[in-house]
Amino acid sequence: MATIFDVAKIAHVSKSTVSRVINGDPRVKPETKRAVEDAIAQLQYSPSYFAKGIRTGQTKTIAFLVPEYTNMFYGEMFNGVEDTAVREGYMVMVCNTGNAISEKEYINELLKRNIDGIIYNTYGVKPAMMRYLKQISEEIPIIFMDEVIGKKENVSCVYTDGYLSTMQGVHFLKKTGCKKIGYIRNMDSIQATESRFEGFKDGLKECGLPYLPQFVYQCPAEQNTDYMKAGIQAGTYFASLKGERPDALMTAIDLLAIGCVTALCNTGIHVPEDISVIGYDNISLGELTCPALTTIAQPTREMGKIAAEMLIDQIRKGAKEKTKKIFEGEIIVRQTTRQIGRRGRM
Amino acid sequence: MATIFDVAKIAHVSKSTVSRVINGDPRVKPETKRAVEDAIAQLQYSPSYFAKGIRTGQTKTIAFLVPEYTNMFYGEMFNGVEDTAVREGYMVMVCNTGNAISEKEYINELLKRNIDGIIYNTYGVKPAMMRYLKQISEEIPIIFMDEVIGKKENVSCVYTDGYLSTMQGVHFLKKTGCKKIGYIRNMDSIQATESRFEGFKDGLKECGLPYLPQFVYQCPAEQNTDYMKAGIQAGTYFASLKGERPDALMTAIDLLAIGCVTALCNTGIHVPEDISVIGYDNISLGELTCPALTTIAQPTREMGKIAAEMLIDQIRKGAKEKTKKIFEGEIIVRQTTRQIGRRGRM
DNA sequence: CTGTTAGCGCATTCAC
DNA sequence: GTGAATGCGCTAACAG
Repeated sequence: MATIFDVAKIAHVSKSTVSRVINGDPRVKPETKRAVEDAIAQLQYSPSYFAKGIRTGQTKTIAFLVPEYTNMFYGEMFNGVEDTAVREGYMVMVCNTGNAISEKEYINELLKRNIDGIIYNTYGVKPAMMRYLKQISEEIPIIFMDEVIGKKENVSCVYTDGYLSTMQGVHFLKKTGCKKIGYIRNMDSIQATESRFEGFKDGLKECGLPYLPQFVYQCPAEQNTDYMKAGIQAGTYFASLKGERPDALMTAIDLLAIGCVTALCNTGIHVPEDISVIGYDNISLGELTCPALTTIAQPTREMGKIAAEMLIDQIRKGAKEKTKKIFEGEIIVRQTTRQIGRRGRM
Repeated sequence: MATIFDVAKIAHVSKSTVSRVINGDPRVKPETKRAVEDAIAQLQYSPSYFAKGIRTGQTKTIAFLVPEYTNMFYGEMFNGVEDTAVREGYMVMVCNTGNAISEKEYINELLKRNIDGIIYNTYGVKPAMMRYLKQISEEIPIIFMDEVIGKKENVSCVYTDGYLSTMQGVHFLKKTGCKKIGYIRNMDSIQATESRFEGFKDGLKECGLPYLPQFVYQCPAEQNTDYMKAGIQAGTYFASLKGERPDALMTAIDLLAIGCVTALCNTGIHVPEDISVIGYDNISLGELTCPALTTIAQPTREMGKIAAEMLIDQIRKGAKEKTKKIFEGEIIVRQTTRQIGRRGRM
């Protein structure tokens, strides 16, 4: 590996001058600049990130933290993050905080490697963790991809308004003629989706529809978060209901909805004729199931893109101001809901 | 940030001694070691990876290269990689080579950051790229997750034997009574799955079954690799066949199979009664489709785990020996194939 | 067993 | 405009 010194030697200048042309210092005579550039090209020289980092404190590397990577949702988001990061000369470390080591240990490892910033996805943070994160965010910028945190705290964040979207979902169901709408809540270990449930309740109010506690199912916490299975359990619960059943169900996330639809169909309940179901997130699986899932979409990739842009901007400016970007969800109508104006089967 | 010097001062020793206890040098008196450790704890000191790296050349960081990240297959593999990497004190950069910059540029960026090793997934490499990769592998270890490369070149690799597995798939189909087996080949831009097709042809020979070229469909290359769509096109092709049709189809990957089944069903052809279909990869979607897909599974997560272990081992030993680990595929029998011993519909 | 010394490759003063 | 000198935080000889 060639060093700055080798370049200097070949170009017949000093190390300082080489350093200057690398860093775009304007006060270098064009011809010496050319000479240096030739030497760099000739040696295929590229500065060591270590030596550079030791002086500047920057690594041109950011971290993308997710609670669970098998969830395709984060895969999509990552694409947005990575695409713009790479374009800006940043590499991204992906950190699955649900794996071998704890979130805090993970962040410490990251800090040791002097990453320049963090894009933080979570299912929920404890107060102690939140304090820790805010402390870190004094050192390096953090973008929170979380509605609950984003609303409550003075932090930079980007998220989709689950409260509003779910509320709109209720309105939509009402238009298709549903009157007894139930909800499948996420496991209570996962706070990030709770504002959706809030939106559900307030949507009911807005529509003048009753809130029926027996039609709200909360998934039990499990060691391995298998949402499909949880959804199936939820569907089994609703199928087992004696007497009245809901005529529609909203869910915290798509997999819950898909699992639920599966269970419902297996017990002879027709979707959407007997019960409409709406998911949340618009994972690609939803368009392949049968019937295809009506859902609320987040602009996942775009969110990743914006988050990366915000982060890199803050890194460059060294700015301490917090910025927020809130997206709106979009209802994707497919086959698990009835069409507006039509009646279900009698 | 505290430095090694601060620790030395507090512990009343020299920097070297601090360095020694950090790096586990055995020849340090237990009590001085304790003193140093106390000082480290007190200052919450942790060594700078820059300064360390500039001397050792190591970053405790590896790269995980994938051609396309939305493919869940890599998500699963990543979990295996990351889990063991983190356990061993390594962080992993995820690089989607299908995105903003070219594979070669990407690798150069990685090299600049002095990563310690690479786990390399590809859809296919050109000879020039291969030369480049082999050159790099003189510097840092690379694990190739690719059967075609692995078989041909003297490199470290881990993969599932697609040749053998597909061959076994043919035997399986024969046992269920299939006699005219066709195949859906991947786009020709994707070389990585080609050995599966070879296994298909040789499996036919072993079974004494005819190779019927008109029953082999090759997906056309597309700009955006949408396998579902390609599968649907394939299915449409087979449905359109006048006269004789295959009584079974094997496919290069699951999504092709799923798309094909969809198209077949839509044209009134029954799966598996009229045509059996077998996928490859066992993506989670396969168990949710209707009928659920019979497929050949790779131990994806385990492969990631082994790859990371091999890589880290090579990094530590600085060994130049290449190691290979080949897994066997496993046929997951679901609903798109007929049961052994039963006849299809008459 | 431990301290001293000398760089690693670079950015950044400070002189000229 | 440019070069020389200094130090970032650490490891690795080399002495004791």
